[in-house]
Amino acid sequence: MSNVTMDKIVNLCKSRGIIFQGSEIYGGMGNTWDYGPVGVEIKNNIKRAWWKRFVQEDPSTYGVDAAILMNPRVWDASGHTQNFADPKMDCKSCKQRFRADNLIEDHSKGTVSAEAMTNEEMEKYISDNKINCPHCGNFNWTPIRQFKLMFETSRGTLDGEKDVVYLRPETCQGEYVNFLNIQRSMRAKVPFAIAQIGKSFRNEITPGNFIFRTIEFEQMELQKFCRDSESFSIYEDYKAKAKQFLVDLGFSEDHLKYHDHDKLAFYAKAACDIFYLFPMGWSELNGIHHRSTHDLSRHQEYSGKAMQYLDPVTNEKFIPTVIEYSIGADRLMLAVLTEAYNEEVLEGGDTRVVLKFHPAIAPYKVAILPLQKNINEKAIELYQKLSKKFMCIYDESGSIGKRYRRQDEIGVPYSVTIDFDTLENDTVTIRDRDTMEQIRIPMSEVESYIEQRIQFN
RNA sequence: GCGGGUGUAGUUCAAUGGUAGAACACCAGCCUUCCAAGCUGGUUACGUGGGUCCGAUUCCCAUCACCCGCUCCA
Repeated sequence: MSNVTMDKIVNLCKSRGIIFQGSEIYGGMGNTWDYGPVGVEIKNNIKRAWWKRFVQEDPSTYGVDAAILMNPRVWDASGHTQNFADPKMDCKSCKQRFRADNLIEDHSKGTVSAEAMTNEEMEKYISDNKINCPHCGNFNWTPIRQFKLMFETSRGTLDGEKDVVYLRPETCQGEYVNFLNIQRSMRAKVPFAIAQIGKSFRNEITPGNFIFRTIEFEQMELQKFCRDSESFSIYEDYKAKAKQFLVDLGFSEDHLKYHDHDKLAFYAKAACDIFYLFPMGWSELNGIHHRSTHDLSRHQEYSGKAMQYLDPVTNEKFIPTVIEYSIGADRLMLAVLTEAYNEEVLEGGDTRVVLKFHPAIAPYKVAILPLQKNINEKAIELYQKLSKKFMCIYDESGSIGKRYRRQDEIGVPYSVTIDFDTLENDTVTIRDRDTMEQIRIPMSEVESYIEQRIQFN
């Protein structure tokens, strides 16, 4: 991550087909981004690596892909319908905006919880206690206004008929509502996890920081259902696994740190984030949360279905405790780009920009470059063969040095050059992106050479 | 959403109340036996919408987007 800034990453993404601004020809749409041909490969590889590690290699984890639109009662049970809106008050003197619950909790130094208060109660408390604006010191508040954080749409097909449905603000409810289905159909034994990768939507007023925080985003997460007695060791286990996953992707441990929450939701027993040193500073990359039996209990209450597990040994029925591990796919994409970004000054004084991805993450695994256009026949042949196995790129325009640099900028780990010797003896040069070293091997061995080196384990 | 700032080719910068230039990048051709060479030619921009004006990229207003704070979270 040498000399990396957010501007450099945004510009590289734009110029190299990784990520574009959403709806750009219409002047854009705030906090939406489109992944381009190179970016979608990187992101898919990130998701594939995560899925391999946490689903494919773990026999007790089951994958799902739940619907984005859910029965609105789900959001009653989760508390989003009621609570997923910020109570905002503006100071009419200095125009600053605050959350009413934060004002109360800060003023009382944490001795009063505003969580259970209605808006009227919060307004009364603020008025009774004469809580002044922390910014300008005046007492000149607007009434509380709710800022809705869930996107609403309607299901009705007839004019005037309107059933409100929501775009899910989190993916985990898709796992909770399928707890019984998975347990039964997969004969799952506690402890087991349900994992999902999918989009969520939050109607937030946000600063951008590129793809760090967007109104539409993708989460990769799993919910582990377990006995309360084993819940804390499982919690610690996922803290370790979550970090190890990042280290195995190539992250420096110096750029990662644990961050325990000091303020927990009322139902939570523990919560920890992993922070990454993004270009804008340390920020949350993923979270591990001990959610007690809260989620399944609420669904049991609202659905009337017993969200219980029958222990086959003790014959006891209980509502499992949930440990949640969640990581934002887009955030991880930004972290991966940041971590991979390198500028290197070469002997002649030139700089090359190189993305040093783990080869499993690289958008293309190999570039096939005929030294000159007029000897491209075997290069095209090789491209056709290798592209059946993995993403390849073919480039014959410009000098060979220029083409190497193009591959460096999008993190292609290997470049194969077809030259005049290839015509004689079917050997090619393979050039390594990270070391810039070149070796000569038979053309027939290229496929296995690459395949051995692009695995994520 | 609030406060502050910024909007001219893909990028970095010019000029101008009379209709936009450069460098690099990109594309094509020539040349080229391994790290951004060279030659020739070429494509591409005043964020959007109003207003003032004979005429607006330039002045004014609105809007959109981006950046820095506030705020919030994955």
